[in-house]
Amino acid sequence: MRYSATHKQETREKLLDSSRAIAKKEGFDSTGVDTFMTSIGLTGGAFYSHFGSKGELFAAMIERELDLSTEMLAGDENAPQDHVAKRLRSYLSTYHASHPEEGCVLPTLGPEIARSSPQVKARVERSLKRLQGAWSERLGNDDAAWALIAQCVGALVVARVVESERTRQEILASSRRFLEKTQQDVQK
Amino acid sequence: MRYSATHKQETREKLLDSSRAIAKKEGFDSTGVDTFMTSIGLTGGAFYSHFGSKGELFAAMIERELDLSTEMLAGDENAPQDHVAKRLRSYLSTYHASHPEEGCVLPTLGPEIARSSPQVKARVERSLKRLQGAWSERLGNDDAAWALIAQCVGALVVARVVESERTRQEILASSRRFLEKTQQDVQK
DNA sequence: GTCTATAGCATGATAGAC
DNA sequence: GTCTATCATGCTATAGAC
Repeated sequence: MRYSATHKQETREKLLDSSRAIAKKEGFDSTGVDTFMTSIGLTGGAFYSHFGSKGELFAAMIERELDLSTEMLAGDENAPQDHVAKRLRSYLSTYHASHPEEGCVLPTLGPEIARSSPQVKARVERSLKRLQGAWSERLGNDDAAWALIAQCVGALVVARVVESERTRQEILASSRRFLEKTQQDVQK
Repeated sequence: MRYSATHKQETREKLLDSSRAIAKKEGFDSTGVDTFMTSIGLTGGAFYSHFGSKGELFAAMIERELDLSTEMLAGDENAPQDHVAKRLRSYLSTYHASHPEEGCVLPTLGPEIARSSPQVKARVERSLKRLQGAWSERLGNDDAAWALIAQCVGALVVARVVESERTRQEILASSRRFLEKTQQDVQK
């Protein structure tokens, strides 16, 4: 063959990484296959050597997304000194709100996931339950774990729909302070 | 003219109402103008007698949405016995999660609003600040008001991305219990 | 105001050359 | 594996008949 043995896999990796970023910034449905391919220096026709359809890319993209971001939020179980609070602060940062392409999938593609296939949603559910389980253990409170996840996702959605940078920061700061305060009651 | 004096206004109203519901369920960008028009029994060409562009419909749709849902959440100031808690419970209901077309715009169109024009986002910000102000007064806590809004929006986004009905209800119930518990500390 | 017809462009996906 | 060319369809928006 005219290409190295690992070439296809490398292209697929690049495509996945680039597509994730673009979709989180511009939306997945509203972005054409050609845009995804052009972003890694290829033309649209080559897409179908890697995925059978645009929908397959979405599924693979979400899977990669969950592997990276949800596992990151769950925390390393071998690092007990690692606190949920620290992760919350970085999630609720101005940087995260201003850079959707690098951030969590849920505040950007949540509604598109909600409209997607049962398989994709089941995969998302599995990751969310693992995260909830990890936080629940650390917090000693099942409800709080789900509530913190919701709080994080919601704060980013709300922060991004407002126009002024000032209000955006106010929303994030309020959410951070609220969680710090309530966590003292909830956390052991 | 061949149509009654109020005909155009009535058609515009129907178009707005139908479009709001469809967009919240299927997404706005991914829905064609023709679909919006067909839903009220007209053809696509007639759309431009009512709006100059698809973007104008989006702006008008969001405005209507805010007038209805955000003002509803803010509560009637002449009804002091009306508690924030009651509104939270109905927002965090299974019914709301299962019927995006009738529910709040933010969990469904939040990301699309985030990508829209500064004018639209400024309009959304104005309504959110009014809601935050109203809840803040009742709760006697500025941070809690923003946090509750985020909690509500996030809980719906998260509830809708999971596949099983059971997990969906667990998320909503956790969020409701968490808020009930923390509200006792926050509310006077 | 609404219709049909159409321009003009973008899309998802396929076929065949290299 | 990637390219160009293309099909078939979808889209936003406009033009002109009624």
